[in-house]
Amino acid sequence: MGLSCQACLARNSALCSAMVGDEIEQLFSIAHRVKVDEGGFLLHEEDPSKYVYNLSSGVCTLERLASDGSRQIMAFVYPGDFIGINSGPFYSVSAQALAPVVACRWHMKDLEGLYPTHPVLERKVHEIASRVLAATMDQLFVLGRKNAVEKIAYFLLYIDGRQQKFDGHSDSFILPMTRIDIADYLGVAVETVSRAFSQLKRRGLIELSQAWVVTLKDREGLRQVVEKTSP
Amino acid sequence: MGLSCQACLARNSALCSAMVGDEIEQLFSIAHRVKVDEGGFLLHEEDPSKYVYNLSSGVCTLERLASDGSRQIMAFVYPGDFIGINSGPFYSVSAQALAPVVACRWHMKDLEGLYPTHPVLERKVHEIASRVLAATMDQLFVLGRKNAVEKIAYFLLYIDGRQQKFDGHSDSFILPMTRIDIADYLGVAVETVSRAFSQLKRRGLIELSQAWVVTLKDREGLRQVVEKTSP
DNA sequence: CGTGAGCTTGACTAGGTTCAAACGGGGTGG
DNA sequence: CCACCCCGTTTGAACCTAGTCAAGCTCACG
Repeated sequence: MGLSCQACLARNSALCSAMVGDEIEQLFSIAHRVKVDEGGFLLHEEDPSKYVYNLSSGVCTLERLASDGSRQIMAFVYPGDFIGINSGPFYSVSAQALAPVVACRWHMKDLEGLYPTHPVLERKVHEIASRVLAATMDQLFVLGRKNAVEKIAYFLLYIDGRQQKFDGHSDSFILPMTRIDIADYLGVAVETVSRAFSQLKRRGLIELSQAWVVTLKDREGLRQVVEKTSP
Repeated sequence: MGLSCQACLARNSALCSAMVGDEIEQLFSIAHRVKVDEGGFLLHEEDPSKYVYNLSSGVCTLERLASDGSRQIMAFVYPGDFIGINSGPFYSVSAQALAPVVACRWHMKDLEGLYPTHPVLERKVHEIASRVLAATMDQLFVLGRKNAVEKIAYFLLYIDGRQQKFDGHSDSFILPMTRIDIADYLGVAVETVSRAFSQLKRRGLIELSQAWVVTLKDREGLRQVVEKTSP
């Protein structure tokens, strides 16, 4: 609550970057800071979609649960990501924290109240929505047309891209999600995820010092796996 | 070209319905009418995303092609649907006509030029984008978590929903797409599509007077198949 | 140092793909 | 007008990838 926006991890995220200089305080003045423990929900699919959130720290999933218990993860949400934008009266996805989360919450109405004086803001919000759509289509393509190993290779490059924004350009990163989460993201079984990791390790494309610490030994090789252009 | 908006099949589509009375002529004045033959492309994934389109008649696919020739169809586009909205400088999908298509085309810049005087329009455009995202997430869920028969049942209800808007509430409809298109939409093989159709026919849930003429005998049953709640 | 959750590996199975052949309906040319 | 052909669809059979079930492993934590 007391923290200023200047120090926020998400200060340069798509939404907040729309506001320059002192403008940011206007955005801050209508924001609420929320915290969610690991495993908790930032939002629930059947909740009325009144609020939108900008993640400051932590990681969460965007997921949908079916009546039969099966789960599909739509995206992994990192600091700076914006969630909750939605047509229709309800979120149709839940956001569950993989690690303790801090986020800024706005009443959608309040945010819209700033649109007339800050048209950039509206533009930004919808630019974000389009980018989410593009990412979702990428995933759709992968789920529909790639096999297990290709899916995992895609996943690793996807996560690599997400973390770069904050960790610099190291080849190693920590996976904040379990194998089950990865399986539910790619539409495969946990064991399949595990076997695919092992295969990429055997092929020398990655290294796992521990199960959740990944080193990309050969990004180009991974790209070729995804594109099915490897020997 | 000479046709007025009043007679257009898409007159009540999300975008055009934003303009009431004579306003519609303003929208029309900056529109171009384009026609595309069956098999032709309304837009191509590597084209710069300068234009947006509102489909007046015909049907097309929204698809992405991979280097290895595999194809993923992201959506089937019906009259009244709006396509071409995109973050980034290029469309990242192509739109191919399944039947001769007529559409209204706007230069994105021209459309944005109307925003200041018609804020509803901007709101509408982004409402449309959100709905597309929701539909894409539905499909993602289906691709990731459903088996072949469930996918086909979902597909039939999806198409049923699309056509209702224009054909009233009959239980029969004509599929404008081939089995290959359906396969590429659901991420399965053509033969699998065929077998799933046959199974649903055997179970009495649908009827096929010809390969592309479907009658839904039991919508509720189909819904139960999708939800995995059938006996 | 023991325990347990999460991960890996193995053996078997099932669902979907692939390859191949037959079918059917619409359109063309004799 | 009919025969033929072609394309899209259906069906069959063999194969293979990923799922399932089960056991063993690893590592963080108490």
